[in-house]
Amino acid sequence: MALEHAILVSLLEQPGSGYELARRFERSIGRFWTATHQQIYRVLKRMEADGWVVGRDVGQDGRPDKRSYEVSAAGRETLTEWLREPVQPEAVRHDLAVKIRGAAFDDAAGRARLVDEVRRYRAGHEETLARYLAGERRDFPAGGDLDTGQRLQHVVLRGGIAYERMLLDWLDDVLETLLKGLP
Amino acid sequence: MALEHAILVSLLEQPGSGYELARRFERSIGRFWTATHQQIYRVLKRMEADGWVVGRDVGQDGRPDKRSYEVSAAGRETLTEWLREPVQPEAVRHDLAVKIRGAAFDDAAGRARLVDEVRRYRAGHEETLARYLAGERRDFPAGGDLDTGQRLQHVVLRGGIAYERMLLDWLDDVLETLLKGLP
DNA sequence: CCTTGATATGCAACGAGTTGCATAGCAGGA
DNA sequence: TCCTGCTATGCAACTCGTTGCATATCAAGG
Repeated sequence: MALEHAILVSLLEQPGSGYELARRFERSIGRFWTATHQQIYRVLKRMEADGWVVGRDVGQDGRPDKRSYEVSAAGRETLTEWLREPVQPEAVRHDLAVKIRGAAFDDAAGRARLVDEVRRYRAGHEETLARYLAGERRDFPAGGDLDTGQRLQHVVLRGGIAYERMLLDWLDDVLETLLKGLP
Repeated sequence: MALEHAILVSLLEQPGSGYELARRFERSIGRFWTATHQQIYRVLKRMEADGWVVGRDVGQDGRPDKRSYEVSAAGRETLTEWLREPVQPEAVRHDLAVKIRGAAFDDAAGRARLVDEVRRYRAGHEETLARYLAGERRDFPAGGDLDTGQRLQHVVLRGGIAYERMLLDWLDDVLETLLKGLP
């Protein structure tokens, strides 16, 4: 639905090619909007056909050519229209929560396996939090002067940090609860 | 991907019809796995064909007949196999975060509109939190005796509560940040 | 009596998203 | 020299998910 809009925002922040967008989605934007490179290439084509973005081929030395895109006036208008629409409730798909409730119907060995999985999962999110915090120190040093765009990027990053902290606390709670069932 | 598994868990907790499942997905399970009734009916058919669930028609007085399902031994086995697989990283799609970063490319009037939207959105999540807390008081009173299944349901609910609280705090941060840009 | 609304199920069409594969240039190391 | 890996783009096939619509029963209210 709104992959187009996520791409528009990303290209307004910084023009780039499909490949570069895919990289950004893996890193920054992917915090709140995931997409694979195939999806991005396909949508970029459609967006170019609709006149939302303008692409041009850029030759590079030592690398294959790339096609770099920037947002057109029409694309910008499309974005601001979308910004004024109501926020859609997000579609939640949380694998782990289903598994935790499902663990009630598995045996002790199965729950022990799940404990290991939760620990692995927790370690991954600890890394994510560390990465966010490092990014925050790098891009938003205390006392630095920020423009509107940077302040907005920062508040979104703070959201990611708050989410990860909340998640880590909850995972501790989950581990404790699971372990109570395995004396 | 795992709608099947979410349905299996829900049916193990309590057998029921497609309609009832859709209701539960709106309420309880929908906290971490959304699905529409069409999807549920379609998947239930496939699951019955695969022998994961057994359906039987139940006549009701004063209401149309329904087809009630319960999980078969094969379905239970399928679920425990899935429980032992690694947890997939969840696909995040967070509309609002895209809009917040997009607000940098809108004018003051547009950002003012977004502030209203964020307030509306925040009010919705305040209601959600209140509903979770009421559910917690109802289903998990302090000092009550809980079996494994109930303890697991409770820890998942606590996750929902923690998420909503984190979100409300973050939305306050967002509002403050947006308002700084509108003197 | 007629409308509205809840229960209960479903089809058809479309759009979104994933998976697997293919291509091609060039860098760097074994 | 060959293999691996990164940059860079893309097709084809498939599954998943959403939207709009349709149907039928019955209760309650005006």
